[in-house]
Amino acid sequence: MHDPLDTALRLTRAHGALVRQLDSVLSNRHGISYADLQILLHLGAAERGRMRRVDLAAALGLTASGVTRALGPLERIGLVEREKDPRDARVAYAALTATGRGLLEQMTASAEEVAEDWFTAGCTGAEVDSLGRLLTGLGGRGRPRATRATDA
Amino acid sequence: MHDPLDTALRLTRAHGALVRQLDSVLSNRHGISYADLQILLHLGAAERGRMRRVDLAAALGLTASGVTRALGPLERIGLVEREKDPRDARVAYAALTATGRGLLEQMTASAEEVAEDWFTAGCTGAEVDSLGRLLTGLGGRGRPRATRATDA
DNA sequence: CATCGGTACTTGAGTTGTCAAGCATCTGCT
DNA sequence: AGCAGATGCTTGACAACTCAAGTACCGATG
Repeated sequence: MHDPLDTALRLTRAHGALVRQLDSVLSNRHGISYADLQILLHLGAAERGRMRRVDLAAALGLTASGVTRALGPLERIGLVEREKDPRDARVAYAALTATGRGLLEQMTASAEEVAEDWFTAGCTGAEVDSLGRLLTGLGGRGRPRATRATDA
Repeated sequence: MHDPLDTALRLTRAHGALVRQLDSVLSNRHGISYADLQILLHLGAAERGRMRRVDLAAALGLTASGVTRALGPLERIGLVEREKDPRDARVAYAALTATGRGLLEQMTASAEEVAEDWFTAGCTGAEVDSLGRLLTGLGGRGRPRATRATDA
């Protein structure tokens, strides 16, 4: 009935709609995109609120290059700051500032709310859970080629 | 257990991985992206292999602008061609050429295969089906703002 | 201790999409 | 007929990301 390509197309369509909804609300309410929120969430969950930029890239499914570019504006507006590693001069951390952590909390609340509304407009709560469960196994492979982190 | 925002993040991650996998195989084998395949699929399914550009935009979840830009290369390499509407001089159709239809068939086979492999690496067949079913209700709302089709 | 390969990051150029504005055309109202 | 507003499409400016190449640094090996 459902062939896999068809499922892939639905996944693309659903994802696009979700991102637009999230972006629109987050931009209006907090001036920041869903992509930015994902960065802040990862940093917020990390030990000491900071990560190496490479690890952040892997966690986000971006290239190192993409992280450099995405972090620029966040540093400029003071949500994230650069930190050096005293042991290894190659690495630069991205660290959440106090301001960043504050905004993160507000944004998380908004985003929870939007996601809740968006999913429950098309699914029951139990269905959202099983969707989450089904998607869990599917994120691992298929990172961008360049500068993959420790996985050889 | 699974809050909706978390499900949203998983959805994003899974989608990103899927698109990269599909893009990589399709580009290597046929020189054409997943985004392009989506266009060809919609045209192939449409009556007479053609659609108004606005309708194509709505079907793809893009803006009219995005469609103009995406169609450019496909016209240049002869997979799609412009057709005028004799009744209404505003509208231009995008129509699949014979070459385009041929390539579409080959690409569909590749894409089916990739999607099959990708999903079944993390799900059973039955789970893929239920994933497809869950996603069905979720694609409707949240189109781009500009030039929405007939929905007022 | 020189150097060679791997790792972390940045930067230039290209791609794909958005939004805002503009043009041509159609439609309904008077 | 004539005009106002909607509709279809394209274009310029910009945003986010990729790849390829470049810089800087680390660590092991001769």
